[in-house]
Parts: sequence; C-alpha cells; structure tokens
Amino acid sequence: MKQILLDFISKYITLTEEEEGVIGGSNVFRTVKKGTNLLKHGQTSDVEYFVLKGCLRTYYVVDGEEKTTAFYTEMEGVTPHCVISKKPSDYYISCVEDSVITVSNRDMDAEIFDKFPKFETLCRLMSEDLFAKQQISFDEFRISSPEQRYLNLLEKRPDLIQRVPQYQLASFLGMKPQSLSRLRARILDKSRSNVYLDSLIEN
Amino acid sequence: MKQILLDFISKYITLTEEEEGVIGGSNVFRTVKKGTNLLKHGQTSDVEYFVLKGCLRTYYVVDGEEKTTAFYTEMEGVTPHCVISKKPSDYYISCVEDSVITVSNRDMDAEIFDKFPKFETLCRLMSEDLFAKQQISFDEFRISSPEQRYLNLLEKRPDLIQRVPQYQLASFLGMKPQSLSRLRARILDKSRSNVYLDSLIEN
DNA sequence: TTCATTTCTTAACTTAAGTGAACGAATTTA
DNA sequence: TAAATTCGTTCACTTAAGTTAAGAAATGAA
Repeated sequence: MKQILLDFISKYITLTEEEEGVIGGSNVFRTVKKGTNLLKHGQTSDVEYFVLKGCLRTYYVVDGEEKTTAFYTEMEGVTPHCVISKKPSDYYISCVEDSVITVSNRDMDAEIFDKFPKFETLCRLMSEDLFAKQQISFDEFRISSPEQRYLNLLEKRPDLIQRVPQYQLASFLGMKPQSLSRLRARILDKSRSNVYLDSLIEN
Repeated sequence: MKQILLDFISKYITLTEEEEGVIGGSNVFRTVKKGTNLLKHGQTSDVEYFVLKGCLRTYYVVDGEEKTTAFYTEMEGVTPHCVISKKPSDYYISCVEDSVITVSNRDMDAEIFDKFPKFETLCRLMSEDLFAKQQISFDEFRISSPEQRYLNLLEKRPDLIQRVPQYQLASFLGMKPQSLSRLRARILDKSRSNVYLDSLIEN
C-alpha cells in the first residue's frame, strides 16, 4: 500500500531509504466508507489526503444544492484550501466509494524541510505541476460548451462517468442533472444517425 | 520600479540585501507596446513574466476565434505552461495595454536554489498560494451562471471591465461578445426597474 | 481630418440549458 | 421482503445563450 505513495513521489524526485522512512512515518493509512465526510463546511483542518484506492469529491452546498467541483482518484492528492488559508472550509470533502487514503499532517513543514531540503523541492515541483495542470483544465472548461465538456470527460476520464453518480457529474460539468441526461440522449441520437449515414456511404 | 517586485515578494518571505541583489540581477525590466505578442502558439520559451504596470492576457485561437482565458495586471506573475512542460505553447500571451514587465529566466533553478534555499521556499509558497487561489476561481466559475460570473467580476475586478475590450472579456466569462452585450443590457433593465420599484416603496 | 478597421450593440431566429413535475428504476433501510 | 428514499429520465414550458446579419460607435492610420 505504501508503495503506491512512493511510486507517485518517484515521478518527481528520487528518495533515499532514509527519506522513504520519513514519508512512511509521517503518513497514516486509513480506510474510509463511502459517504463519509472527511471535511465539512465551516471546519478547519491541517491534514491533506492522498488517494491510494477509491474516489473522493469536493462539493459546495449552495441554496441547499450540492455543487461538485472536483474528484480525486488513485494517485491524486488533495490539500484542502483551509489548510493553506487557515480559515474555515467553504466546502465538503466526502467519499464517493469505499476508499483507502493517506492522511498526512501539513505541519511537517519547517522542521522536515530543514532536515531534508529535498522534500521542499518535492512540494515545489508538485505544486508547480498541479498548478499548470489545473490551469489547462480551467482553460478547457472556459472555452468549451457543456456538450464539449462532457465529450472531453468521456475521453479523458471515462472511469469517472462509470463510478460517479450523474447528479455529481452534472454540476462538475457546470449544468443540472436533467440537462446532462438530455445531453446524453442527444449525443446518442446523433451517433445513431451517424451510424446510419456511415452505412449509406459504405454502399 | 524594482521596488514593486520586491514589495510583491515580501508578501511571502523577507529577503536580505544580498538576496534582493540576486533578484535584481536575475530580472530584466522591459516596456512592451499594446498588442505585442510575448509568446505565440507553437513557440517554446523559458522565461516568465511579472507585471509591474499594464495588462497581459493569454488566449487560444480555436477555429480562427480568439478565446481569452486569463488576464494579468499589476503585481501578478505569469509562468507560461511551456516553461514547465518544455513543449510548444498552445496559446498566445499578448499585451492588452502598454506595459512594464520583468522578464526572468526560469533556469536560475538549481544553482540559485542551492545557494539561497530561501528562493525555493518562495517558489513553493507562491505556487501553493497561486494553486489555491486558482482552485477557488475555478470552483466559482463552475458553480456560477454566466450572469453571476459577470456580476462577480464586476465586484472583484471592476478594473478589468474598464480596461479590457468586451470581446476579450466575453470568452473569459465563457460566452460570445453578443451575449455579454445583451446580458449587460438585461442587467441594466433589471436595475432600472428596481430603482422604479424602490421609489414606489419609498412613497 | 478623413477613411478604414475594429469593436460594440441590436434584432430576429435557432438551439440548448434551467425549471418544475411526474414516473420508473435502483438503492437503502427497516 | 417490503417500504422508503434516492437517482435518473422524460416532458412541457421558460429563459438564456449561440448564430447571422446589419448598422452605429470608437479607434487607429494615412
């Protein structure tokens, strides 16, 4: 189990055995049941999570409605805003499936960074990388229509469409569940008529 | 001019005079005319920018149409994706107004981080902070309607609405220029009728 | 200043998303 | 297993955004 975490880290830097020990020591492995809330609106926290198996999601509640803004699956880490801002969280983090995660305290900072500067390099590289990836996602979201967003997700994260309830996907795609349902029917219609047209071309 | 940059950095860490010297030495100050492209689609680059005065924007060209995804104004830095990914850029960076910027080479990395570990701390803190802020912006964008996004921008970045052409704002808000124009007219209508209703209540 | 180009607005029409409600299917709970 | 709840789909209707086109306003260049 610990190996998944170390594999992930090895994408950024290589660790000595001593350093791997530090990682192992500062992480707690935990299994979480589907539906569990790891963080609630209004709470503060100083821990971050890394998903070894399963799926987490973040969502806001606006006018009594859940608005899902992110999913985290295998080999993805979540640092709640409140850990960085030190303010109460605006959103919830909950478990979409039974999951195995690591919970690590963010206050390793100063001391560990001092003893093992490599960890600061790791954090910098990961932050820069995540920032760049997030920016690309944001750009794509901005310049796409809801339909393009859905098709894009279908291509890039087909697993999410299988493992996540539709109503959660809908707000993630920036629309209502009914609209997503209709959109899917529309796409199916189109591809059916394309199959028909394609068969005309064949003959 | 250099002071603006140092003021910005002081939001994250405090620097000794020697360290300020390093910053001063590794940054080139440059004035750029409105309309200039600092980076074009397909180009690679290893420099990042920091805006001292003026406004930069990033945009994609999709089917011959400009899609603006970000604006950078005073005290904001831009690290093009291609600097991190080392691949040709997917987008353009250009100058919305005559501007004064710093251009700094990203290859200070290893050597300077080694001599002045504080700079790695600076980069880590800035990346984490930017990541968190971008995430909040993305979340807000996701859970808002185009109209809410416009009102939100009006509140948070009223300067942008003044200094940036509408057609650039439109794609930034995820819509067509005509829709933005209509939306603005709609909002004005609403507020006019509210003023009218308000005056009824007064009497 | 004048002309040319770009940008913004308006309008009519089309397409798609929001809303409210109903219903069946799936899942959870007792 | 049965009842209750949650979830997904469909429908009719409303609202808003996309599209195409025309013209006014602002901007830039000669």
